[in-house]
Amino acid sequence: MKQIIPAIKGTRDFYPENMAVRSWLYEKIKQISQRYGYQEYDGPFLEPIDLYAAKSGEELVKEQSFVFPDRGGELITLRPELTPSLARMVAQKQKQLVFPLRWWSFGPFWRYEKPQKGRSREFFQWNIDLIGLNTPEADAELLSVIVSFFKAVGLSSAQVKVFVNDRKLMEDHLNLLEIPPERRSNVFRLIDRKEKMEFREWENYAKDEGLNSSQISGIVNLLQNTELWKSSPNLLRIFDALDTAAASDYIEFDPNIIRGLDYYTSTVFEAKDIGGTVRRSILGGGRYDDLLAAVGGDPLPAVGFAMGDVVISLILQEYDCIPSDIFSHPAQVLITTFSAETFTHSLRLASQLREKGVNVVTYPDSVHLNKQLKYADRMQIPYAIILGPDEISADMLALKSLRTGEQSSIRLSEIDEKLIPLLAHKERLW
RNA sequence: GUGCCAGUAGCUCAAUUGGCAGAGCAUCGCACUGUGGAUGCGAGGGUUGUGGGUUCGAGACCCAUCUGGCACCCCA
Repeated sequence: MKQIIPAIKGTRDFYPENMAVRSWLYEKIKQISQRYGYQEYDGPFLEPIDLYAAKSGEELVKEQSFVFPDRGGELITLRPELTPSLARMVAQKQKQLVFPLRWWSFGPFWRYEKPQKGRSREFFQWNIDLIGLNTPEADAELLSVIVSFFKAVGLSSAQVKVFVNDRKLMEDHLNLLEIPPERRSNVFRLIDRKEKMEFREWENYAKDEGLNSSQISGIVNLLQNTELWKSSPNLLRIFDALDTAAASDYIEFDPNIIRGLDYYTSTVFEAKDIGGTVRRSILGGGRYDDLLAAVGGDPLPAVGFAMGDVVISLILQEYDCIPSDIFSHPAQVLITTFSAETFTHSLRLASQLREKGVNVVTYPDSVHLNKQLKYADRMQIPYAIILGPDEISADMLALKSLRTGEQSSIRLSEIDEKLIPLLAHKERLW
């Protein structure tokens, strides 16, 4: 224990119990993505830095990416996001692909950020995108995917909600307040930060941005108007589709949702933990109709979102949504070793059972039975087989259930009928 | 990248103004060498994150550094 070389800051070691959670999350994501007919894909983990220069924010590339020169001197980036790779993959085969395209992915990403709760430097992210449609119903499909996912992992609409807005709607109203288009980007940032600041502080910030007091009170009214969506044909159709899909419990209009990224063109949304203590947003996304053209492809409308594994895992833990049986040991049975002389019998039985598809672990050392049973117990292996001289001379084996403590004798000739059925179904110890 | 808080046994934590580094759980051993969880008894386990400084004396105070957490920034 003296000199352990520490893990890289902001990375996580996935011990079996952590890996079980990650795999479980992946299975849920896969199940829901496929239920809506999305196909799995992935891009390279290493990309040239130029790929991100085209569209990602300055900060993301310059401050938050892991960049290093390769042996030839070219700057390589550990991918900080997937969308540029997706855009390239689509642009490269644009003529061959069949649209609308429904693709999903779950893989690792890296961002050089200051690690804290809910934020690490190496994380996994679910990306899911619908490319080639620009209808409100397409947006509603992605929102519906989110709701299905929340339901699948056991999160209720009292625990998490998806807040939806439309940037075009906001732009229209900012125009009515006579805020010129070139100010919009800054005003969006202003809106994005309103909830985080004291009102007076925010008001001063707004004045610094050059807004007059009637414009400021106009924005405040705008952000309090929960009926605003009724004047947006886009949002009306989205909410209508969500009603039909029985997903609207989880969805709420919120004029404060604007999203930091510049490339969103219309619908934007963000899911949050509303009942608990995790303040960070669970996922974010929206419509980005101009992005694919900006990366060099032909213009294609698109909508999608990304969800990181760190925040959702915290929330699932907080609401006790992670089933305890995902931690179970892969083996159904431990075949004990009585002595060095009998080990061949144990080993022979083990291979025999493995041939028949049973997950078996042996104890290749003749320590006290005591210790071997304790091992099975600690490892949560539900059964132990005892093969001592008595059993061997009688052509029997003793099967002990670690869960009930019951023990029974089974003839070696009756393994198929009596033993295999017992071990076939995955029984949990706890 | 900025500010603040914390770090003591495998885990959770204690140690009065600076004065002998401790407890519970866990581990290991024994009671119990062909039967796990329970009980009892016993044992091992530490350069107090790391490096320096102040002091007769530092877990505690000072400086640096690493790691984690909180608030910014940004975002999954």
